[in-house]
Amino acid sequence: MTVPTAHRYQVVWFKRDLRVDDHDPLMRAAERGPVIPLFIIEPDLWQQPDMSGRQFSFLSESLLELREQLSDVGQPLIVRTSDAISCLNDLHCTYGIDALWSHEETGNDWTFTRDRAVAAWCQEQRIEWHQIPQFGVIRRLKSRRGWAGRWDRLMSAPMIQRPKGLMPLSEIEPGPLPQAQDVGIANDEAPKRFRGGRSVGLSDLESFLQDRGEPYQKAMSSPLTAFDGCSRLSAHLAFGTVSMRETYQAACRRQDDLRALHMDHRGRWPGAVRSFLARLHWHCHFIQKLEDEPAIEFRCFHPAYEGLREHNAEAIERWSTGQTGLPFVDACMRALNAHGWINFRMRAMLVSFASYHLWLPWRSTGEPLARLFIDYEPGIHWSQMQMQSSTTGINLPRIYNPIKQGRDFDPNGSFIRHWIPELSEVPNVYIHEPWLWPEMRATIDGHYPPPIVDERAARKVARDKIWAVRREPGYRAIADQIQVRHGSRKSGMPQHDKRIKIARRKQKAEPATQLSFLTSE
DNA sequence: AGTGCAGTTGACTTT
DNA sequence: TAAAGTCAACTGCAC
Repeated sequence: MTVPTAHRYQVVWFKRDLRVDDHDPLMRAAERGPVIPLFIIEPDLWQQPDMSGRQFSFLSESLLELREQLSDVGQPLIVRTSDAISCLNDLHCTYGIDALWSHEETGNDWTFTRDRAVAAWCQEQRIEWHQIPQFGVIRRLKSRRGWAGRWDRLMSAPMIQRPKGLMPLSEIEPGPLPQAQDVGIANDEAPKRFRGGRSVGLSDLESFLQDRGEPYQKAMSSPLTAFDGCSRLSAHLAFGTVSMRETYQAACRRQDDLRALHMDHRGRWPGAVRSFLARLHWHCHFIQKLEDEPAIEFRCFHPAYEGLREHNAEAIERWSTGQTGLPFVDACMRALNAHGWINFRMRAMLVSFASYHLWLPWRSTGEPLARLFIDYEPGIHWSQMQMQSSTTGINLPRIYNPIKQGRDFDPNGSFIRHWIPELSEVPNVYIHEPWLWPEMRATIDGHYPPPIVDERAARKVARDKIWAVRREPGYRAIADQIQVRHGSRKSGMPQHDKRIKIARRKQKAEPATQLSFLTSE
Protein backbone atom coordinates (compact mmCIF):
# COMPACT_ATOMS: atom_id res chain seq x y z
CA MET A 1 0.00 0.00 0.00
CA THR A 2 1.42 3.34 -1.06
CA VAL A 3 1.80 5.89 1.66
CA PRO A 4 0.02 9.02 0.54
CA THR A 5 2.02 12.19 0.34
CA ALA A 6 -0.67 14.59 1.55
CA HIS A 7 -3.63 14.09 3.86
CA ARG A 8 -5.83 16.86 2.85
CA TYR A 9 -9.27 15.72 1.78
CA GLN A 10 -12.38 15.31 3.87
CA VAL A 11 -14.36 12.37 2.52
CA VAL A 12 -18.09 12.61 3.16
CA TRP A 13 -19.40 9.12 2.64
CA PHE A 14 -23.09 9.32 1.74
CA LYS A 15 -25.00 6.20 2.71
CA ARG A 16 -28.69 6.50 3.56
CA ASP A 17 -28.64 10.28 3.93
CA LEU A 18 -28.92 11.48 0.34
CA ARG A 19 -29.30 15.24 0.84
CA VAL A 20 -27.16 18.31 1.45
CA ASP A 21 -29.60 20.05 3.80
CA ASP A 22 -29.60 19.06 7.47
CA HIS A 23 -26.48 16.99 6.87
CA ASP A 24 -24.21 17.31 9.88
CA PRO A 25 -21.20 15.37 8.54
CA LEU A 26 -21.17 17.39 5.32
CA MET A 27 -21.31 20.69 7.17
CA ARG A 28 -18.57 19.72 9.62
CA ALA A 29 -16.33 18.26 6.92
CA ALA A 30 -16.73 21.39 4.80
CA GLU A 31 -15.57 23.49 7.73
CA ARG A 32 -12.35 21.51 7.86
CA GLY A 33 -11.20 21.44 4.25
CA PRO A 34 -11.90 20.37 0.68
CA VAL A 35 -14.63 17.73 0.54
CA ILE A 36 -14.90 14.62 -1.57
CA PRO A 37 -18.66 13.88 -1.50
CA LEU A 38 -18.73 10.16 -2.14
CA PHE A 39 -21.32 7.49 -2.77
CA ILE A 40 -20.10 3.92 -3.13
CA ILE A 41 -22.29 1.49 -5.03
CA GLU A 42 -21.30 -1.80 -3.46
CA PRO A 43 -22.26 -4.67 -5.80
CA ASP A 44 -21.97 -7.23 -3.01
CA LEU A 45 -24.53 -5.34 -0.89
CA TRP A 46 -26.99 -5.49 -3.76
CA GLN A 47 -26.64 -9.27 -3.88
CA GLN A 48 -27.93 -9.59 -0.31
CA PRO A 49 -31.30 -11.35 0.05
CA ASP A 50 -33.02 -8.26 1.48
CA MET A 51 -31.98 -5.92 -1.35
CA SER A 52 -33.71 -5.47 -4.68
CA GLY A 53 -33.80 -3.71 -8.03
CA ARG A 54 -36.77 -1.52 -7.12
CA GLN A 55 -34.84 -0.19 -4.12
CA PHE A 56 -31.90 0.44 -6.44
CA SER A 57 -34.15 2.40 -8.81
CA PHE A 58 -35.33 4.62 -5.96
CA LEU A 59 -31.71 5.03 -4.91
CA SER A 60 -30.63 5.98 -8.44
CA GLU A 61 -33.27 8.69 -8.73
CA SER A 62 -32.18 10.03 -5.35
CA LEU A 63 -28.50 9.97 -6.31
CA LEU A 64 -29.19 11.95 -9.46
CA GLU A 65 -30.78 14.72 -7.43
CA LEU A 66 -28.08 14.57 -4.79
CA ARG A 67 -25.48 15.03 -7.52
CA GLU A 68 -27.36 18.15 -8.69
CA GLN A 69 -27.72 19.55 -5.18
CA LEU A 70 -24.01 19.04 -4.56
CA SER A 71 -23.20 20.67 -7.89
CA ASP A 72 -25.22 23.65 -6.71
CA VAL A 73 -22.91 24.04 -3.73
CA GLY A 74 -19.79 23.57 -5.82
CA GLN A 75 -18.79 19.93 -6.23
CA PRO A 76 -20.93 17.17 -7.75
CA LEU A 77 -21.28 13.78 -6.12
CA ILE A 78 -18.45 11.37 -6.79
CA VAL A 79 -19.81 7.88 -7.51
CA ARG A 80 -17.70 4.75 -7.45
CA THR A 81 -18.74 1.15 -7.94
CA SER A 82 -16.66 -1.26 -5.87
CA ASP A 83 -16.32 -2.49 -2.33
CA ALA A 84 -15.97 0.27 0.23
CA ILE A 85 -12.43 -0.47 1.36
CA SER A 86 -10.90 -0.64 -2.13
CA CYS A 87 -12.70 2.56 -3.01
CA LEU A 88 -11.50 4.41 0.08
CA ASN A 89 -8.04 2.97 -0.32
CA ASP A 90 -7.81 4.15 -3.94
CA LEU A 91 -8.92 7.64 -2.95
CA HIS A 92 -6.49 7.69 -0.07
CA CYS A 93 -3.54 6.56 -2.19
CA THR A 94 -4.33 8.98 -4.99
CA TYR A 95 -5.46 12.08 -3.12
CA GLY A 96 -4.87 11.57 0.58
CA ILE A 97 -7.74 11.43 3.05
CA ASP A 98 -7.58 13.51 6.20
CA ALA A 99 -10.84 12.28 7.72
CA LEU A 100 -13.89 10.24 6.84
CA TRP A 101 -17.35 11.60 7.66
CA SER A 102 -20.68 9.83 7.62
CA HIS A 103 -23.93 9.39 9.46
CA GLU A 104 -24.27 6.46 11.82
CA GLU A 105 -26.02 3.59 10.06
CA THR A 106 -28.10 0.94 11.78
CA GLY A 107 -28.25 -1.47 8.90
CA ASN A 108 -28.33 -5.19 8.32
CA ASP A 109 -25.56 -7.60 9.25
CA TRP A 110 -23.80 -7.02 5.93
CA THR A 111 -23.47 -3.24 6.40
CA PHE A 112 -22.51 -3.70 10.07
CA THR A 113 -19.72 -6.08 9.08
CA ARG A 114 -18.59 -3.72 6.31
CA ASP A 115 -18.54 -0.80 8.74
CA ARG A 116 -16.37 -2.74 11.18
CA ALA A 117 -13.95 -3.49 8.34
CA VAL A 118 -13.92 0.18 7.31
CA ALA A 119 -13.31 1.20 10.92
CA ALA A 120 -10.36 -1.19 11.09
CA TRP A 121 -8.98 0.17 7.81
CA CYS A 122 -9.33 3.73 9.09
CA GLN A 123 -7.45 2.79 12.22
CA GLU A 124 -4.60 1.20 10.21
CA GLN A 125 -4.37 4.30 8.03
CA ARG A 126 -4.69 6.63 11.01
CA ILE A 127 -7.73 8.26 9.46
CA GLU A 128 -10.40 9.53 11.84
CA TRP A 129 -13.89 8.32 10.99
CA HIS A 130 -16.53 10.68 12.37
CA GLN A 131 -19.92 9.00 12.54
CA ILE A 132 -22.79 11.26 13.55
CA PRO A 133 -26.35 10.20 14.43
CA GLN A 134 -29.12 11.29 12.10
CA PHE A 135 -32.05 9.63 13.88
CA GLY A 136 -32.85 9.52 17.56
CA VAL A 137 -31.01 6.20 17.71
CA ILE A 138 -28.34 6.00 20.38
CA ARG A 139 -25.24 3.87 19.90
CA ARG A 140 -24.07 1.82 22.90
CA LEU A 141 -27.24 2.71 24.76
CA LYS A 142 -26.88 1.94 28.47
CA SER A 143 -30.34 2.66 29.75
CA ARG A 144 -33.63 3.37 28.04
CA ARG A 145 -34.40 5.95 30.69
CA GLY A 146 -34.83 9.38 29.16
CA TRP A 147 -34.73 8.04 25.60
CA ALA A 148 -37.90 9.83 24.46
CA GLY A 149 -36.78 13.15 25.90
CA ARG A 150 -33.45 12.84 24.16
CA TRP A 151 -35.24 12.08 20.91
CA ASP A 152 -37.36 15.23 21.27
CA ARG A 153 -34.30 17.36 21.92
CA LEU A 154 -32.42 15.96 18.92
CA MET A 155 -35.37 16.49 16.62
CA SER A 156 -36.05 20.00 17.93
CA ALA A 157 -32.45 21.12 17.46
CA PRO A 158 -31.94 23.62 14.64
CA MET A 159 -31.56 22.15 11.16
CA ILE A 160 -28.00 21.97 9.88
CA GLN A 161 -27.47 24.54 7.14
CA ARG A 162 -26.11 23.33 3.83
CA PRO A 163 -22.45 24.28 3.36
CA LYS A 164 -21.96 27.69 1.72
CA GLY A 165 -19.66 26.36 -0.94
CA LEU A 166 -17.60 23.25 -1.62
CA MET A 167 -14.26 23.56 -3.30
CA PRO A 168 -14.54 22.18 -6.86
CA LEU A 169 -12.28 19.17 -7.37
CA SER A 170 -11.31 19.30 -11.02
CA GLU A 171 -8.82 16.47 -10.53
CA ILE A 172 -11.47 13.90 -9.51
CA GLU A 173 -13.84 12.36 -12.08
CA PRO A 174 -17.42 12.37 -10.78
CA GLY A 175 -17.87 8.91 -12.29
CA PRO A 176 -20.90 7.32 -13.94
CA LEU A 177 -24.08 6.29 -12.18
CA PRO A 178 -24.40 2.65 -13.18
CA GLN A 179 -27.62 0.98 -14.26
CA ALA A 180 -28.94 -1.88 -12.15
CA GLN A 181 -27.92 -4.50 -14.72
CA ASP A 182 -24.33 -3.16 -14.75
CA VAL A 183 -24.11 -4.01 -11.07
CA GLY A 184 -25.74 -7.42 -11.54
CA ILE A 185 -29.01 -6.50 -9.91
CA ALA A 186 -32.00 -8.48 -11.14
CA ASN A 187 -34.77 -6.40 -12.65
CA ASP A 188 -37.58 -6.15 -10.16
CA GLU A 189 -39.24 -2.88 -11.05
CA ALA A 190 -42.47 -1.93 -9.31
CA PRO A 191 -44.44 -0.32 -12.14
CA LYS A 192 -46.45 1.97 -9.86
CA ARG A 193 -43.62 2.80 -7.48
CA PHE A 194 -43.31 6.16 -5.70
CA ARG A 195 -40.34 8.02 -7.18
CA GLY A 196 -37.09 8.77 -5.39
CA GLY A 197 -35.32 12.10 -5.03
CA ARG A 198 -35.55 14.90 -2.52
CA SER A 199 -37.89 17.08 -4.56
CA VAL A 200 -40.56 14.36 -4.54
CA GLY A 201 -40.04 13.81 -0.82
CA LEU A 202 -40.40 17.50 0.00
CA SER A 203 -43.52 17.90 -2.09
CA ASP A 204 -45.05 14.81 -0.45
CA LEU A 205 -44.25 16.23 2.97
CA GLU A 206 -45.85 19.54 2.05
CA SER A 207 -48.96 18.08 0.42
CA PHE A 208 -49.44 15.65 3.31
CA LEU A 209 -49.27 18.28 6.03
CA GLN A 210 -51.22 20.98 4.19
CA ASP A 211 -53.64 19.07 2.07
CA ARG A 212 -53.85 15.27 1.98
CA GLY A 213 -53.31 14.45 5.64
CA GLU A 214 -56.57 15.41 7.32
CA PRO A 215 -58.22 11.95 7.15
CA TYR A 216 -54.90 10.26 8.12
CA GLN A 217 -56.08 8.44 11.22
CA LYS A 218 -58.88 6.63 9.45
CA ALA A 219 -57.41 6.59 5.96
CA MET A 220 -54.22 4.80 6.96
CA SER A 221 -56.11 1.62 7.78
CA SER A 222 -57.60 0.82 4.39
CA PRO A 223 -55.58 0.16 1.25
CA LEU A 224 -58.31 2.04 -0.63
CA THR A 225 -57.41 5.31 1.08
CA ALA A 226 -53.88 4.84 2.45
CA PHE A 227 -51.99 5.58 -0.76
CA ASP A 228 -53.34 9.14 -0.67
CA GLY A 229 -53.98 9.54 3.03
CA CYS A 230 -50.50 8.48 4.26
CA SER A 231 -47.42 10.67 3.99
CA ARG A 232 -45.55 8.47 1.43
CA LEU A 233 -42.36 9.57 3.19
CA SER A 234 -41.15 6.18 4.43
CA ALA A 235 -38.78 5.52 1.53
CA HIS A 236 -37.49 9.09 1.67
CA LEU A 237 -36.73 8.67 5.36
CA ALA A 238 -35.08 5.31 4.64
CA PHE A 239 -32.79 6.82 1.99
CA GLY A 240 -32.44 10.12 3.82
CA THR A 241 -33.56 12.32 0.92
CA VAL A 242 -35.67 14.06 3.56
CA SER A 243 -34.36 14.17 7.12
CA MET A 244 -36.25 12.95 10.15
CA ARG A 245 -35.57 16.28 11.82
CA GLU A 246 -37.04 18.39 9.05
CA THR A 247 -40.06 16.10 8.86
CA TYR A 248 -40.57 16.36 12.60
CA GLN A 249 -40.16 20.12 12.59
CA ALA A 250 -42.53 20.57 9.64
CA ALA A 251 -45.16 18.57 11.53
CA CYS A 252 -44.57 20.64 14.70
CA ARG A 253 -44.92 23.87 12.74
CA ARG A 254 -48.20 22.57 11.34
CA GLN A 255 -49.31 21.79 14.89
CA ASP A 256 -48.54 25.38 15.95
CA ASP A 257 -50.46 26.77 12.97
CA LEU A 258 -53.44 24.61 13.93
CA ARG A 259 -53.36 25.84 17.52
CA ALA A 260 -53.63 29.38 16.21
CA LEU A 261 -56.82 28.44 14.38
CA HIS A 262 -60.23 28.52 16.02
CA MET A 263 -61.37 25.07 17.17
CA ASP A 264 -64.13 24.99 14.56
CA HIS A 265 -61.64 25.33 11.73
CA ARG A 266 -59.19 22.65 12.79
CA GLY A 267 -61.22 19.71 11.54
CA ARG A 268 -59.52 16.34 11.99
CA TRP A 269 -56.08 17.87 11.53
CA PRO A 270 -54.88 17.90 15.16
CA GLY A 271 -55.35 14.14 15.54
CA ALA A 272 -53.78 13.51 12.16
CA VAL A 273 -50.62 15.45 12.93
CA ARG A 274 -50.39 13.93 16.42
CA SER A 275 -50.55 10.38 15.02
CA PHE A 276 -48.01 11.24 12.37
CA LEU A 277 -45.57 12.58 14.99
CA ALA A 278 -46.07 9.43 17.06
CA ARG A 279 -45.09 7.33 14.05
CA LEU A 280 -41.89 9.32 13.51
CA HIS A 281 -41.06 8.54 17.11
CA TRP A 282 -41.72 4.82 16.60
CA HIS A 283 -39.50 4.80 13.52
CA CYS A 284 -36.49 5.48 15.74
CA HIS A 285 -37.83 3.32 18.58
CA PHE A 286 -37.68 0.24 16.33
CA ILE A 287 -34.33 1.03 14.77
CA GLN A 288 -32.97 1.34 18.31
CA LYS A 289 -33.83 -2.33 18.89
CA LEU A 290 -31.66 -3.49 16.00
CA GLU A 291 -28.93 -1.09 17.12
CA ASP A 292 -29.01 -2.64 20.61
CA GLU A 293 -29.24 -6.21 19.41
CA PRO A 294 -28.17 -6.87 15.82
CA ALA A 295 -28.94 -10.57 16.25
CA ILE A 296 -32.68 -9.90 15.94
CA GLU A 297 -32.18 -9.90 12.18
CA PHE A 298 -31.68 -13.65 12.42
CA ARG A 299 -32.75 -14.97 15.80
CA CYS A 300 -36.02 -14.87 17.68
CA PHE A 301 -36.08 -12.38 20.57
CA HIS A 302 -37.42 -15.24 22.67
CA PRO A 303 -35.45 -18.47 22.07
CA ALA A 304 -38.48 -20.67 22.75
CA TYR A 305 -39.77 -19.82 19.26
CA GLU A 306 -36.56 -20.86 17.51
CA GLY A 307 -37.16 -23.57 14.91
CA LEU A 308 -40.88 -23.71 15.63
CA ARG A 309 -42.15 -22.94 12.16
CA GLU A 310 -41.56 -24.89 8.95
CA HIS A 311 -40.12 -23.76 5.66
CA ASN A 312 -42.30 -24.35 2.60
CA ALA A 313 -41.02 -22.98 -0.70
CA GLU A 314 -44.27 -23.47 -2.55
CA ALA A 315 -46.29 -21.64 0.10
CA ILE A 316 -43.82 -18.73 0.06
CA GLU A 317 -44.08 -18.55 -3.71
CA ARG A 318 -47.89 -18.45 -3.65
CA TRP A 319 -47.92 -15.95 -0.77
CA SER A 320 -45.37 -13.57 -2.27
CA THR A 321 -47.01 -13.51 -5.71
CA GLY A 322 -50.61 -13.15 -4.55
CA GLN A 323 -51.88 -16.64 -5.36
CA THR A 324 -53.05 -17.93 -1.98
CA GLY A 325 -56.71 -18.01 -2.95
CA LEU A 326 -57.65 -15.63 -0.12
CA PRO A 327 -58.75 -12.56 -2.08
CA PHE A 328 -57.80 -9.79 0.33
CA VAL A 329 -54.37 -11.29 1.06
CA ASP A 330 -53.67 -11.67 -2.66
CA ALA A 331 -54.96 -8.21 -3.55
CA CYS A 332 -52.72 -6.62 -0.93
CA MET A 333 -49.71 -8.64 -2.04
CA ARG A 334 -50.26 -7.78 -5.69
CA ALA A 335 -50.64 -4.10 -4.79
CA LEU A 336 -47.38 -4.30 -2.87
CA ASN A 337 -45.66 -5.97 -5.82
CA ALA A 338 -46.81 -3.16 -8.10
CA HIS A 339 -46.21 -0.19 -5.77
CA GLY A 340 -43.34 -1.28 -3.55
CA TRP A 341 -45.46 0.04 -0.70
CA ILE A 342 -48.61 -0.84 1.21
CA ASN A 343 -50.08 0.51 4.41
CA PHE A 344 -49.04 -0.69 7.82
CA ARG A 345 -52.15 -2.67 8.71
CA MET A 346 -52.00 -4.65 5.48
CA ARG A 347 -48.30 -5.37 6.00
CA ALA A 348 -49.21 -6.73 9.42
CA MET A 349 -51.95 -8.87 7.90
CA LEU A 350 -49.65 -10.25 5.19
CA VAL A 351 -47.03 -11.20 7.78
CA SER A 352 -49.66 -12.61 10.14
CA PHE A 353 -51.03 -14.80 7.36
CA ALA A 354 -47.55 -16.09 6.49
CA SER A 355 -46.49 -16.66 10.09
CA TYR A 356 -49.70 -18.18 11.46
CA HIS A 357 -51.94 -19.58 8.75
CA LEU A 358 -49.02 -20.72 6.60
CA TRP A 359 -46.76 -21.35 9.63
CA LEU A 360 -43.67 -20.08 7.79
CA PRO A 361 -40.50 -18.92 9.61
CA TRP A 362 -40.33 -15.10 9.70
CA ARG A 363 -36.79 -15.06 8.35
CA SER A 364 -37.76 -16.87 5.14
CA THR A 365 -40.76 -14.62 4.48
CA GLY A 366 -38.99 -11.50 5.72
CA GLU A 367 -36.41 -11.65 2.94
CA PRO A 368 -38.78 -11.60 -0.04
CA LEU A 369 -40.92 -9.04 1.79
CA ALA A 370 -37.91 -6.78 2.41
CA ARG A 371 -37.16 -6.89 -1.32
CA LEU A 372 -40.70 -5.81 -2.14
CA PHE A 373 -40.52 -2.73 0.10
CA ILE A 374 -38.88 0.34 -1.43
CA ASP A 375 -38.84 1.75 2.11
CA TYR A 376 -37.02 -1.28 3.59
CA GLU A 377 -35.44 -0.14 6.85
CA PRO A 378 -33.76 -3.11 8.58
CA GLY A 379 -34.47 -2.03 12.15
CA ILE A 380 -38.15 -1.52 11.52
CA HIS A 381 -38.54 -4.50 9.24
CA TRP A 382 -37.03 -7.20 11.43
CA SER A 383 -38.62 -5.87 14.62
CA GLN A 384 -41.97 -5.90 12.87
CA MET A 385 -41.44 -9.38 11.37
CA GLN A 386 -40.86 -10.70 14.87
CA MET A 387 -43.69 -8.76 16.47
CA GLN A 388 -46.19 -9.91 13.85
CA SER A 389 -44.98 -13.47 14.30
CA SER A 390 -45.17 -13.35 18.09
CA THR A 391 -41.52 -14.35 18.58
CA THR A 392 -40.63 -11.37 20.76
CA GLY A 393 -41.96 -12.63 24.06
CA ILE A 394 -43.16 -9.07 24.67
CA ASN A 395 -46.21 -8.97 22.46
CA LEU A 396 -49.34 -11.05 22.60
CA PRO A 397 -50.03 -13.04 19.44
CA ARG A 398 -52.34 -11.06 17.19
CA ILE A 399 -53.69 -13.19 14.41
CA TYR A 400 -55.44 -11.29 11.66
CA ASN A 401 -58.45 -12.81 9.98
CA PRO A 402 -57.94 -11.81 6.33
CA ILE A 403 -61.62 -12.34 5.55
CA LYS A 404 -62.68 -9.99 8.35
CA GLN A 405 -59.97 -7.47 7.41
CA GLY A 406 -61.31 -7.55 3.86
CA ARG A 407 -64.87 -6.95 5.00
CA ASP A 408 -63.74 -4.13 7.31
CA PHE A 409 -61.41 -2.31 4.94
CA ASP A 410 -62.66 -3.24 1.47
CA PRO A 411 -66.38 -3.65 2.16
CA ASN A 412 -67.57 -3.74 -1.44
CA GLY A 413 -64.57 -5.60 -2.78
CA SER A 414 -63.41 -2.87 -5.14
CA PHE A 415 -59.78 -3.19 -4.05
CA ILE A 416 -59.97 -6.95 -4.54
CA ARG A 417 -61.53 -6.65 -8.00
CA HIS A 418 -58.94 -4.09 -9.02
CA TRP A 419 -56.00 -6.34 -8.20
CA ILE A 420 -57.62 -9.70 -8.94
CA PRO A 421 -59.46 -9.31 -12.22
CA GLU A 422 -60.10 -13.06 -12.12
CA LEU A 423 -62.72 -12.30 -9.49
CA SER A 424 -64.51 -9.52 -11.34
CA GLU A 425 -67.65 -11.66 -11.84
CA VAL A 426 -67.99 -12.70 -8.21
CA PRO A 427 -71.00 -11.07 -6.50
CA ASN A 428 -70.37 -8.81 -3.52
CA VAL A 429 -71.64 -11.23 -0.90
CA TYR A 430 -69.04 -13.82 -1.95
CA ILE A 431 -66.13 -11.54 -2.88
CA HIS A 432 -64.22 -12.22 0.36
CA GLU A 433 -64.90 -15.98 0.24
CA PRO A 434 -65.35 -16.79 -3.44
CA TRP A 435 -65.03 -20.53 -2.78
CA LEU A 436 -68.51 -20.36 -1.24
CA TRP A 437 -70.04 -19.00 -4.44
CA PRO A 438 -71.97 -21.88 -6.08
CA GLU A 439 -70.98 -20.81 -9.60
CA MET A 440 -67.35 -20.27 -8.67
CA ARG A 441 -65.97 -23.36 -10.34
CA ALA A 442 -67.87 -22.95 -13.59
CA THR A 443 -66.95 -19.28 -13.90
CA ILE A 444 -63.33 -18.98 -12.91
CA ASP A 445 -61.99 -22.50 -12.50
CA GLY A 446 -58.31 -22.48 -13.37
CA HIS A 447 -57.96 -18.71 -13.20
CA TYR A 448 -57.89 -18.20 -9.46
CA PRO A 449 -56.79 -20.86 -7.00
CA PRO A 450 -58.90 -22.33 -4.21
CA PRO A 451 -57.75 -21.18 -0.74
CA ILE A 452 -54.31 -22.49 0.24
CA VAL A 453 -55.61 -23.21 3.76
CA ASP A 454 -58.89 -23.34 5.62
CA GLU A 455 -58.66 -19.94 7.33
CA ARG A 456 -60.45 -20.90 10.52
CA ALA A 457 -58.75 -24.25 10.99
CA ALA A 458 -55.26 -22.92 10.19
CA ARG A 459 -55.68 -20.04 12.62
CA LYS A 460 -56.75 -22.37 15.41
CA VAL A 461 -53.80 -24.72 14.87
CA ALA A 462 -51.35 -21.79 14.89
CA ARG A 463 -52.90 -20.18 17.94
CA ASP A 464 -52.78 -23.41 19.91
CA LYS A 465 -49.11 -23.99 19.04
CA ILE A 466 -48.13 -20.44 20.04
CA TRP A 467 -50.01 -20.65 23.33
CA ALA A 468 -48.45 -24.02 24.05
CA VAL A 469 -45.00 -22.40 23.77
CA ARG A 470 -46.08 -19.59 26.05
CA ARG A 471 -47.08 -22.13 28.70
CA GLU A 472 -43.74 -23.96 28.64
CA PRO A 473 -41.85 -23.88 31.94
CA GLY A 474 -39.26 -21.10 31.99
CA TYR A 475 -40.94 -19.15 29.20
CA ARG A 476 -42.18 -16.38 31.47
CA ALA A 477 -38.84 -15.65 33.11
CA ILE A 478 -37.09 -15.07 29.78
CA ALA A 479 -40.02 -13.03 28.47
CA ASP A 480 -39.77 -10.75 31.52
CA GLN A 481 -36.07 -10.16 30.87
CA ILE A 482 -36.85 -9.20 27.27
CA GLN A 483 -39.58 -6.88 28.51
CA VAL A 484 -37.11 -5.05 30.74
CA ARG A 485 -34.59 -4.72 27.93
CA HIS A 486 -36.81 -3.94 24.97
CA GLY A 487 -40.29 -3.04 26.11
CA SER A 488 -41.30 0.55 25.59
CA ARG A 489 -41.02 2.64 28.74
CA LYS A 490 -44.76 2.94 29.06
CA SER A 491 -45.18 -0.82 29.18
CA GLY A 492 -41.73 -1.53 30.52
CA MET A 493 -42.55 -3.75 33.44
CA PRO A 494 -42.57 -7.51 33.46
CA GLN A 495 -45.88 -9.20 32.74
CA HIS A 496 -46.51 -10.49 36.23
CA ASP A 497 -46.06 -7.01 37.70
CA LYS A 498 -48.56 -5.72 35.19
CA ARG A 499 -51.10 -8.28 36.29
CA ILE A 500 -50.66 -7.27 39.91
CA LYS A 501 -51.02 -3.61 39.03
CA ILE A 502 -54.12 -4.29 36.99
CA ALA A 503 -55.59 -6.32 39.82
CA ARG A 504 -54.93 -3.47 42.23
CA ARG A 505 -56.51 -0.96 39.90
CA LYS A 506 -59.61 -3.08 39.82
CA GLN A 507 -59.75 -3.30 43.59
CA LYS A 508 -59.72 0.45 43.77
CA ALA A 509 -62.47 0.44 41.15
CA GLU A 510 -60.46 2.79 38.99
CA PRO A 511 -60.89 2.49 35.27
CA ALA A 512 -58.13 0.24 33.93
CA THR A 513 -56.06 2.27 31.49
CA GLN A 514 -55.15 0.68 28.21
CA LEU A 515 -51.76 -0.96 28.39
CA SER A 516 -49.47 0.73 25.97
CA PHE A 517 -47.92 -1.91 23.77
CA LEU A 518 -45.71 -1.05 20.88
CA THR A 519 -48.38 0.00 18.51
CA SER A 520 -48.37 1.61 15.16
CA GLU A 521 -52.02 2.38 14.61
C1' DA B 1 -98.82 1.31 28.83
C1' DG B 2 -96.49 -2.75 30.30
C1' DT B 3 -94.30 -7.24 29.36
C1' DG B 4 -91.67 -10.62 27.05
C1' DC B 5 -88.44 -11.63 23.75
C1' DA B 6 -85.19 -11.71 20.00
C1' DG B 7 -81.63 -9.27 18.31
C1' DT B 8 -78.07 -5.64 18.81
C1' DT B 9 -74.45 -3.02 21.04
C1' DG B 10 -70.69 -2.18 23.91
C1' DA B 11 -67.47 -3.14 27.58
C1' DC B 12 -64.50 -6.40 29.04
C1' DT B 13 -62.01 -10.97 29.24
C1' DT B 14 -59.54 -14.72 27.25
C1' DT B 15 -56.70 -16.80 23.99
C1' DT C 1 -51.47 -3.13 14.87
C1' DA C 2 -56.51 -9.04 16.65
C1' DA C 3 -60.45 -12.06 17.22
C1' DA C 4 -63.74 -14.53 19.70
C1' DG C 5 -66.45 -15.16 23.59
C1' DT C 6 -69.21 -13.49 27.61
C1' DC C 7 -72.39 -10.72 29.79
C1' DA C 8 -75.30 -7.02 30.68
C1' DA C 9 -77.77 -3.19 28.92
C1' DC C 10 -80.49 -1.63 25.44
C1' DT C 11 -83.81 -1.46 21.36
C1' DG C 12 -87.68 -2.50 18.53
C1' DC C 13 -91.62 -4.93 18.17
C1' DA C 14 -95.69 -7.92 18.96
C1' DC C 15 -99.24 -8.50 21.93
